[in-house]
Amino acid sequence: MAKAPTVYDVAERAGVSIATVSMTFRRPHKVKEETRKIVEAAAEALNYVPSASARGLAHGHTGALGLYSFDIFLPEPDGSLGGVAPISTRSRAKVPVVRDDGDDDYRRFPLYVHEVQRGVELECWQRGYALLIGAASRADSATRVTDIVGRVDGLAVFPHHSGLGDVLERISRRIPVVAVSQRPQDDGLSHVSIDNRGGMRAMTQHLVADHGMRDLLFVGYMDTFDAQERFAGFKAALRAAGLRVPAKPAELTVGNDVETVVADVLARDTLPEAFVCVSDEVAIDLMKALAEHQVRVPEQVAVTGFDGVVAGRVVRPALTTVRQPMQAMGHVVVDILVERIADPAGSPVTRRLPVQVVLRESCGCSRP
Amino acid sequence: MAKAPTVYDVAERAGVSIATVSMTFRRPHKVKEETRKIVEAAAEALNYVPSASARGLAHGHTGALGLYSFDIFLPEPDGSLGGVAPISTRSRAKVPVVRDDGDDDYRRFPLYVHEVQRGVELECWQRGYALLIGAASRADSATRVTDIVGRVDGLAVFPHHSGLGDVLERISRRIPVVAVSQRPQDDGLSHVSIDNRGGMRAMTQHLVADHGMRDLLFVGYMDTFDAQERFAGFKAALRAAGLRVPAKPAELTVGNDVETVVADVLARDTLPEAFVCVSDEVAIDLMKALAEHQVRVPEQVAVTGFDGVVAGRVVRPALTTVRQPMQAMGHVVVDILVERIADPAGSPVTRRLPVQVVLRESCGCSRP
DNA sequence: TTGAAAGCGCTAACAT
DNA sequence: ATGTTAGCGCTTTCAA
Repeated sequence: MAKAPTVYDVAERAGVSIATVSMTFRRPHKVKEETRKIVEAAAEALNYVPSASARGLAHGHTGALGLYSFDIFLPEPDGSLGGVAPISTRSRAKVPVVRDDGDDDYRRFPLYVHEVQRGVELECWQRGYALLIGAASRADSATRVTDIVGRVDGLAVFPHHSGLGDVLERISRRIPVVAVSQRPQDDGLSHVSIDNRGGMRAMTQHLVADHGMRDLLFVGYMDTFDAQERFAGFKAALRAAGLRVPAKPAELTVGNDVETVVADVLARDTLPEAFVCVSDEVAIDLMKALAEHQVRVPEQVAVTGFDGVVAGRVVRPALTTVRQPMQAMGHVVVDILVERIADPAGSPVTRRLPVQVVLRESCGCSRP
Repeated sequence: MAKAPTVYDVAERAGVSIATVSMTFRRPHKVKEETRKIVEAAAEALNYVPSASARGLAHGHTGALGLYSFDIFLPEPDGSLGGVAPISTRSRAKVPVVRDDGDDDYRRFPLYVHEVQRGVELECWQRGYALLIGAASRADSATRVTDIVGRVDGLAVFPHHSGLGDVLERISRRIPVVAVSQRPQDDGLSHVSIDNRGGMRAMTQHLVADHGMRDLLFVGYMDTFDAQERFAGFKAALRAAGLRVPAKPAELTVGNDVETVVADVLARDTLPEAFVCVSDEVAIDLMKALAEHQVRVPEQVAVTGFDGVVAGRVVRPALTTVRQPMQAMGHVVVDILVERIADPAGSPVTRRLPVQVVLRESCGCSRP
């Protein structure tokens, strides 16, 4: 790991100036064939790799896009993830045999943000951008996001807790920023969101119209824009069907988890006909809690989710849900960024993508 | 999007020198409280964000790690992914309702590389590194990987086709490089791999000892280190059991896909007792082909995979497989990189991680 | 076609 | 505690 060779080293070895070396890499055809060969040989011999930092500095932009996630999507730092000890390189280690793996990994990954990220990655690569991804816990997010900003030409951010709004607005005065799944507003950011309201309305309508249900309970954390819109869609559907419209959902909070909600409901003499959950994650947790209380889904009560994560296809019964076009969202995010980078004077754009109700088993629709 | 403010602008506005501004951000406690306040206010007013390029250049390192994937894990660029048209921001769009989604997305994502990547991401964030991820098709991979190298302090690479070996060796002379799932060899790179041989041996042994099978067919693409080791483990188990050891697997190639293998096998008068597949992906494809020919798994023939991807839990019957500790691999990759960055003089390390046989339904073990 | 030279924005001695 | 100054490696006019 010798000191990194620079243009100077290459120039010296090739017997040319640094400008020629630079030119050889940037605009090869502007350099005489012969010279180019010599420079390339020197570069190769020296293991020369241009420094992106220097280039970015001189050039004014970095050629990279950034994607930032906040603590809400990070697992607790319990360190358990790295807890696999390496084995000897040559030994014939005993290989454990287990009956199915009871692990729940599929419930934590991939979440919908990860599928959106996948879309971002694919689009970046196709366009030749490098992608810098970062994340941090709430405490240091302002610092860390700033750290990312310094090295990218555009930034995408996933939902975050309040308090970062100002930081993002400031950032958006420097580089384009697009916020995913946040309330589109006039904050200088571009926005990509989905049809939460319509999706939840259609889902609810399915339960009411196709399954003849009348007693539905909306369950979920209500601290995001998506959640509020979904609840609004739920209410709209009930209203349209002439059913009683609840003022509040069964709101989950740190002190009131799914387990508690289930216990509460079971304490009443009748079960609702369906739990309409704000997300697949909640729905899956709920089904688990229900199973522990010997309540059968969908026979005794239906359960629906929202998002369309893979986990919903793993669980039994398979989860009926509203599917977000996650990868497409990622593509759109990059589209916007690239567009805004090309035209920094333009104004922020907001785009909404369509969703789809996906009927599986948990609502009572039979297995296809 | 005005021109980005710099230390000079902040310094001028705060009435201090640029060194003080820099100091305020790098070592706040070395600056008088009062001065710090002034500088911070000026920075805030100006929307100042330090340039990572400049910092990296001055400082000598970037604070970022890189992760590179090659074309084998990229989907065909058919552009179909972005094909979701935005809908009007205010309209009440019609929401389609479909019975289950026939889409196969879960088979393409997350693959095992994505779960390893997830581990890398988590570990990077915990350690305060930014993560730059890149990918490219075979044609331009040498260029693109070099582009990444210029902006990171350490690089991890997923399996690649030959031809990149030289490039990587050269790179490893500049920054630490760790190769995932490649043959550990004395090429200057660090290596992280798994117990392919032991895992496949144990899997095969389960089939032979617990299910009493004697006629097993190994199926898979054989163009990777992992694949070769797995086949070796398969043979070792047969040999140990006193069964006939095939010289060659049913090798898949571009011209000989799973469909063909199934057709070939069906043309014989007897089916093997089990298809032992080199990966979950092959196993899932195979089960699909089998289903199309009305062959029932596991009743008529068992199928096993290798990797432990989520898709194996989605398919019916659930796939019996050998599970790699994917996230842990990612953590180990970062561990190594960080270690090697701290001690550039040290030598490359190679680490092997243990696997686990996971019994589900496709081998004939009943549902738990 | 190639070279000389002036930055790009920041850090870290060193000086004050 | 703060200011001066010399780079860090590269790109890009402008000259030759």
